[in-house]
Amino acid sequence: MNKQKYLITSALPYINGLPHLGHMVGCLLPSDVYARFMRMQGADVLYICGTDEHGTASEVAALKAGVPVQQYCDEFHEKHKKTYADFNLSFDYLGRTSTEQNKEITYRISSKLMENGYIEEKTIKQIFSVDDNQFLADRYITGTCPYCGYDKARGDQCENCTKVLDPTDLINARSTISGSTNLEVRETKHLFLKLTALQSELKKWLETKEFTWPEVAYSIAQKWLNEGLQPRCITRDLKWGFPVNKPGFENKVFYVWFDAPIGYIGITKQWSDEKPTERNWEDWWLKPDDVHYVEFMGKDNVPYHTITFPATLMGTGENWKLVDYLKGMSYLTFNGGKFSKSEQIGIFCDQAIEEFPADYWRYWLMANAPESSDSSFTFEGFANTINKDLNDVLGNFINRVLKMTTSNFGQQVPDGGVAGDDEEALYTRLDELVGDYTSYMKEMEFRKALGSLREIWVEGNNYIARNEPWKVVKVDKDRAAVILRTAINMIRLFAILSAPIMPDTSKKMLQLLNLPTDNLLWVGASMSEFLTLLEIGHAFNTPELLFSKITPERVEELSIRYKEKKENE
RNA sequence: CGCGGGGUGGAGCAGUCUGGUAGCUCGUCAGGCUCAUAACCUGAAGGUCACGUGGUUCAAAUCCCGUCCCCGCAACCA
Repeated sequence: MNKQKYLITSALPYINGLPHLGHMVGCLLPSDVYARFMRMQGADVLYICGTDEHGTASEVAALKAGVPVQQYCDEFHEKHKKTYADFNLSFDYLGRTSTEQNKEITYRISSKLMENGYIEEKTIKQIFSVDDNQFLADRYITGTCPYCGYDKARGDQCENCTKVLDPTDLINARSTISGSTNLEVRETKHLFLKLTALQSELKKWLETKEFTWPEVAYSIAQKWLNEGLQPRCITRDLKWGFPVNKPGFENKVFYVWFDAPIGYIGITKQWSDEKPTERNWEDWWLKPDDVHYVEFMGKDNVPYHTITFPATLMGTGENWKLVDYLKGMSYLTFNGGKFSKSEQIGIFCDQAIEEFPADYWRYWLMANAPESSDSSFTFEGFANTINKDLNDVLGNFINRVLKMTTSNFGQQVPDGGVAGDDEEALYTRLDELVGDYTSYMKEMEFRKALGSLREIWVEGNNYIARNEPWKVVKVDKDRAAVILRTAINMIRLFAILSAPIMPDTSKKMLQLLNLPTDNLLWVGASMSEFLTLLEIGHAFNTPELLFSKITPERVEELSIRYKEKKENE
C-alpha cells in the first residue's frame, strides 16, 4: 500500500527584509507543525517553501542597498534560510521564484493560457518617470493629497485621510524612488488574465469548500466572486522578473503575483531536479487524485490563492493539482498595533531567536495562533505562558519525577508492583485527551490542539499529586515503583506529543530517557500499552532543567526595547 | 450606504452554523502538599455575553433589525 501523499506549502515570504513574528505565525510555523505532525502520522509529506523575489519592492530595496537586484536576492535568500533553520522549520525544500525551473513552468502556463484564449491585450495609461527611466506603480508615487493636504500621500491612496486616489490627483507628484518630479502619463500595453471567463468554473470549485475551509478563507474568496471578477493585469513594465514570452512584450516582465504562486510548482521542480532519479515533481502537481494539497497563508494572501492562482491553473486546461484545504490565518498584532515590515515595527525573527530559544516562540505562537480572529502579542502574555505552561507544568513535572526516582530507585526505570485502578483511570483519561489532541492537529485547529496538549501535561502532575509517591515510598516501595514508572513513561509520551510543536525540547526529553530521537512515530497504541513500554531497569540521564523563567524585569526591559522602531535592517 | 473579521468576568480566548441554567487558560483570594525550578494539586470570588431594557420565541451570547466601536483589506503593495 502506498502512503498517502501530502503536499504542504507555506505562502512564500517576500525577499525584501526578514520576516517578523506575524509572518512566522501566519504561514511558516503552522505549516511546519502540520508537516511534522503528518510525517509522524506516516504520511508521504512534501513540504515546500521559498523566497518570492520579483517585483518593484526588491528592485527598490536593492537600489537602496546599492547592489544589483540579483545579488540582493542571493544575499537575502541566504538570510531567510538561516532564520528558518534557527526556527527549526523542516522544509523538504526552500527554493526561490527567480529560478530557471520557475521560468520554465511560468512559460508553460502562460503559453497555455494564451493558446486557450484566456489572455487579452489592453493599453493602459501609466505614470512614467523620465529620470528613473521606468514606469512607476501607483504606490511608488508620492505627493500632496488634494483632499486633506497630507504631503506624503501615495498614488493609490492617502494614508492620512484614507481616500482612494489616482496618481494624477496628487499635487507635486514625485517618484518615491528618486524623488524626481519629472513624471508624465504614457500609454503602455499589457496582458490581462480574463478572470471573467473563468468565473463560473471557479465558483463551482469553490462551492465544494464551503463547510470545510476556515471562515476567514472561504468568506474572502466568496466576497471576490460576489463582487464579480475583472480581467487582471499579469505583466509589468519592469526589468526584474521573467520577460514576457510574447512578441511585442519582450521589454516587460510577468507580475510578481503571477509567477509567485507558480513558484510552488517551480520550487518543487527545483527539488526534483536535484535528484531526478528519485524525485518527480509531476507526481505532486499533475496527478491530482494521488495528492492531498494543503496551503497555509495569512488572510492578505487569500484572494490570490482562491481566485487568481486557481484560475490561472484552470485556464491551462491541464490537470493541475488545486488546493484541497486552505488554512488562512488572521493577524498577530503587536501591542495592539500591527507588525510592519516597511515601518520596522514589532519583533523580527532574527531578533526573536536571539532573545529566546525557538521552542519558546513556537509554543507561544501556536498556542495563540490568530485562527478565528486577530490575536495580540505582548511580552507580558508571552512570559506568563512560557513560565506557567512550559516551565511550571511541563518542565517541573519532568524534573520532579526524575529526581524523585533517582533518590529512591537510582537513575533507572524502577522495578516492582503492577498497575492498579488509578493507573487504569489515568489510561482512560489520557486516551481521551490524546485522541482530542490528535484530532485537533489533523483538523489544524492549533489553539485547541495546544489546549489539549497542555491538559495532558497537567494530567501528569495530577496523577503525581493524587498518588503522593513521596509518602508511599516510605511504606510501600512496590507501589511507589509503579507510580514513578508510569510517570517516566509519561515523559516519553509528552516528548512524542510535543515533537511537532517543540522539536528541540522533544529531543532533549528523549535524550534524558536515553531514547532514539529520529523518525518518531505518533502514538498508535492505547495508553495501557503505551505507558508500560519502557523496560524495567532502563537507565535515564541526570535531569537538567529544560526551561527557565522569564523574570518581570526581563519583561519590562523587552517591552521598552521593542517599543521603538528597529533601527535598520 | 465599499468589503470582510471581531466586540463574552482584570487579561487572552471558546461557545454563535444546529436557540434551552455562560466555559477554558492566565491573574486574584483561600486551602492542601512539601517529591520538584517558591514549583504542584484543590476550592472560591468575579460576566445581565458592545449598545438599543429593539423584534421573533415558552426560551436568545446564539436567529432578525438598527446603532456604535476596534482590526484588516479595497484588485498597480508581498
